[in-house]
Formats: sequence, C-alpha cells, structure tokens
Amino acid sequence: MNEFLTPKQVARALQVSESSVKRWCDKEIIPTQYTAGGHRRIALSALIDFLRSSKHELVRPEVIGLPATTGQTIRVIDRAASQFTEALLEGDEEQCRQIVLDLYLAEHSISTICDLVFAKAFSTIGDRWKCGDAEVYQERRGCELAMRVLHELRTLIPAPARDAPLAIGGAAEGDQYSLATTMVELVLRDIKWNAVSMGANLPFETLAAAIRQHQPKMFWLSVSHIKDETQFIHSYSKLYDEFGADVAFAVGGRALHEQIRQQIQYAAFCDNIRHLESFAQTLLSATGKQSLT
Amino acid sequence: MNEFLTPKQVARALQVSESSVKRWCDKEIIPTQYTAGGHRRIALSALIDFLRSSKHELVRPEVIGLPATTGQTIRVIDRAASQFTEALLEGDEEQCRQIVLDLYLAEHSISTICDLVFAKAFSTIGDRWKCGDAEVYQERRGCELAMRVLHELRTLIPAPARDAPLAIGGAAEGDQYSLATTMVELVLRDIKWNAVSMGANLPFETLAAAIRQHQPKMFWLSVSHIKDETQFIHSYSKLYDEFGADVAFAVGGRALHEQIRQQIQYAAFCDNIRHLESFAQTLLSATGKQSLT
DNA sequence: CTTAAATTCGTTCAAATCGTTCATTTCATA
DNA sequence: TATGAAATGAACGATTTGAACGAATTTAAG
Repeated sequence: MNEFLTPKQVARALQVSESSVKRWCDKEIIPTQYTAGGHRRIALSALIDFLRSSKHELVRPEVIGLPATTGQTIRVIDRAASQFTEALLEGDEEQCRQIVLDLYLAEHSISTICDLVFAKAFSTIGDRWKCGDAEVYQERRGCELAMRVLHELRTLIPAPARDAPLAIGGAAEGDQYSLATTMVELVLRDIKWNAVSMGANLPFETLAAAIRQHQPKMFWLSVSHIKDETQFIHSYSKLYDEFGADVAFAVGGRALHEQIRQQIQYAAFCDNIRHLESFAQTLLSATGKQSLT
Repeated sequence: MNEFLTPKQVARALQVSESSVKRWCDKEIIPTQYTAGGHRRIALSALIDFLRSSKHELVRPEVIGLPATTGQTIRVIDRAASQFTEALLEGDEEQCRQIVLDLYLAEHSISTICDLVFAKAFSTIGDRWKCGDAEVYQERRGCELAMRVLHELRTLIPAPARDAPLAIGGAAEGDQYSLATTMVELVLRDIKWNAVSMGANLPFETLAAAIRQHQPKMFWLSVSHIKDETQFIHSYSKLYDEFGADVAFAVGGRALHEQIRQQIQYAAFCDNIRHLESFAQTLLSATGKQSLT
C-alpha cells in the first residue's frame, strides 16, 4: 500500500545492509526522492526498475507489500505459462501472483507476459472446456483471479506523466470480456501512455461521447465477441468516420476475423498485445515530434 | 477551487506526516499564511514553489482538495460518499482510493463502505444517467475503477486461515455485474471466511458443479439482472433443491424483487452487504468452530 | 446567533534516518 | 596464489520524522 519506501525497508526486502541501499541512492543507481529534511524516499516503481536491471533479488517481498516470489528468476516462459494455467484452473491466487511477479522481475516485458502467459492460459482453458476437462466456473474464477494479478502489476509501474498522450478504449456493446482491454491499458501505461480502459460492454454511442469529451490521441477497441456482425460493422464504421481522421484506431480480438476486417477501417489491427505495443510505441515516437491539429 | 490548503491536506498529498508539514511551515521552508485564530493555510502556489525548489517530489497533485479524513460520523461518510461519486464519474483513481482508504483507516467496516459508498455511488450514477447527466462510459469506467480499489482493499486484509469455512458464489448467467459479488467476497474474507468469488455470468450448471466439487458451507448468488424470470426461477430452484439442505444459500441483488422472492427458497435474502455480513457472522457462530474476541 | 462536532494548534518524546568513518569481504587480474 | 580496487556492512552522534495529547479554533447545522 505504501507507494514510497525508506532505505531500511528496501534493505530488509533485499536482505542487504541499509548502508548499501543508501549508497545506491547516492550513486543514482536507484532514483530517489528526498523529504524536506533530507530523508531518502524510494518509489516502489523505481525499486522494481532497479531490481529488473540488477542481479539483486527480492528476497523478502512481503516486507514491502508484494506477493511472495520463489526468489528464482524464471527464464523459461513456456514452463511458467503452463504452471500459471494450472494455478488459474485451481484458483490458486498465491501461485499466480508469484509466477507473474517472478516473470516480471526476470525482465520479461509486460506485453510478453500478457501474450504468452495470460492469453495462452485462457486459450488453453478454453480448449480444455471444449473437451469437457474444465468447468465454466473455473474459467470465470480464473478471470477474476487474472484481473487481480493484472491490477497488482499495475501498481508496480509508475503513474503516467501529466503530459503523457491520452489513449482510451474498451470492449464494445455485447462484449463482456474485460480482461483484454485491461491488459491493453496496462501495457500502454508501461510504455508511458496515459491509458484509460473504460471496461466492457460499451455501446458505440457512449464510445463516441468518450472520444468527443476526452479527445485522445489513440483509441483501442477489443473485440472478443460480436452479437450481430452487420450491426457491429455499421456502428463501428460510423464511429470511425467521425473520429478516424483525428484519433488513431487500434483494433484487435479473436472475433475480428478476416471477413470483418475487410469491411472496416482502422489504423492498426493487432493480433496480440505485443503488436499493439509496437504500434503504440511507433505512434508515440511519431507524435512526439509532430503536434496534432 | 480550493486556493488554500490545510497542513493535513498537504501532508496527504506529499505522503508525509502532518507534523512534518507543520514543522516545515514553521521553518519557513513552505511560505504560510495564518487565519485570525492562528491556523496555518498554505497557498497552492506556495506549495508548488516549494516542490520545485526542493527535491521533494513525492507529490501527487491530483490529490489536492482532499476529503475529511479522521471523522467517524454519518455526516463524514455521507460527504465521502458524494465525493467518491464525483471522483468515480471523473475517473479520478487517486481520489477514489484515498477516500476509501481513509474510511477504512477510520475504522469504518468494509461492509459499511460497500453499502454507503460503493453501492450508493453507483445508484447515484444510475440516477444521473437516467436524467442524461452521466454517460454510460462514465459508469463503466467507474466500475473498472471501483474494482481496482476493491482489489486494493483486498490486499489489506489478511489471507483466510487454512481451516476457515469455505464460501463460494457469484452472479448467474446473463448477469454481468461483477462488482457486487466482488464486494461480497471481500466482506466475507474480512470476517474470516475463506470466500471465493467466481465472478459473473455463471450458468447454473457450472454453479452446481462448483458446489459439488468444493462443498462450501455457504453459497451466495448476486442477482442484478434477470433475463428470463421463469427460467431463472426454474434453474435456481433446481440448484436449491440439490444443495439447499447442506449449503447455506444467501441471495441478494436489486433484480430479486418480491414476486420472485416468493417463488424461491433461500437461507437468507440480503438487501445489502451489511445484511449479508450479519448473516454470515451468525452462521460462523452457529457452526461453533470459531469465536470472535 | 448558538451549539456541538470536526479539525487544527502547540508541545513532547520515542523511533527512524542522516552523513560519516572504518574494518571486512568480494572479485577481477597479474 | 597474491594483490589492489571496489563494494559491503556495522557503528556513531546529530538530525528528522511521526504519533500522541489536551486545548483552542473552525465549521456546519439549526
């Protein structure tokens, strides 16, 4: 819960001496803020950055309010993914948090974790369900669990800057799958967008209102399920016609099959989260130099 | 809006103690004005200057303009509730978590916070939407935000004991409202149940499978929306007939109006989260294993 | 205007952190 | 293996911080 940590807390969590932590702060290896009286304060996100770029291990994460880790950095993401899937099916929250945090600390990017762990897991669970090897409630409970873990990851990355470019998005009306749009938000924030997910089941009219009122640089639409394709294409096209010139539309999702893609327009179609991240990154570099209308 | 801030508000924004802010004012590190009675008032501009000159960047500017913090009366929680509603509508995450955390630290029970702050806020937002004063996306975005705050609260309460009685529940098929069942889970965990929410949109068959496989002491069903009442009553009754004798059924939600209630059976109908908490507490004492101290 | 609740004041004090010094450990390289 | 540079961890008095308290001030409702 504490956003800022004292050198002593960090020292305990890493099981090193307080002197070392103070020295790292002074050498600017760990970005540090100071109180008016000169006491050091270390942002949790700064500490995580430091951990990711150094060989030091987070021995006692509970000291700073983080989930337990194995202490080992996970290199083999495939193995982690299948363990994660089992943990999700069993509803083992502790295990899930541990795997994801370990992966993150092992310098795997959030987008990679989203694609190869989260998305993979739910794909596998879907397959199992088709074979009758998994119950629906396991999948739903897994969604809840995954959402909690994503929210925890979210607290580990720094809050967007004041002047960060705005991106908004969500899932359209009739689409209840909010995991995907939550992942998008997380990944965009990770690469310094001010990303705001509006959740799922959003009617197109309110999407239009949101874009009109907030004027984002980018808009994403996660499409996991379409009730009426004709209606979807019509509503989407209307939205794109109104805003597509000013706002970068990024769309994705398993329901957007090729036949539909051919009938709609967008700035980018993303097969997975990493594609979206690349697109957003490109956009960031481009708009960083130019100014919009 | 608020041109002048009290030391307490500044302390919150800077994440330091009120004592420190007062000391800095007295040392003239922060230029301060005084009321006739000698209370310190800090101009927003003076605060900004202070932050620029010192390296003290612990600030979260959006927090400025905070609600009352330490009060415990109904008046205070009312004020907090309306401020929470506004923050939800604006998508102001920092403000929302501050308000909720304040209330929690002021020893308001989680169930009270759920009823008088969360539920109240969404009820108000619903009313505003009917009047055309709020957009759907504001409500959806608010749901996402509320979920994040609830998840944060969840990390603040201890994990359930190994021998804690198991309770599972969720929202039935066609009901997409997962906030309520998340609140139920949180409140039950708060009073030492091992509560597991399976989320929303759960077909009755999978609910049956879940109960069969986990054999909980209690089962809750959150009912915010019913697509087909006849079908609902039929499916629910089948579920109750199979497990109602062994498992305590607690139901609630705005869609369960009196006509429906008369046609179904349950151990408890709960108008709000506090009712549910009371029921669960009673059940705990009745089963005898645990006693409160 | 009156009144009671809520907030802030000023003070004290224990605990935490500061900067510094110095002995010890680690590690790359001769 | 030996050697020196670099990093580590412990110790110290001085300073800063945060929590507590009764008393005074502000705020909001009637």
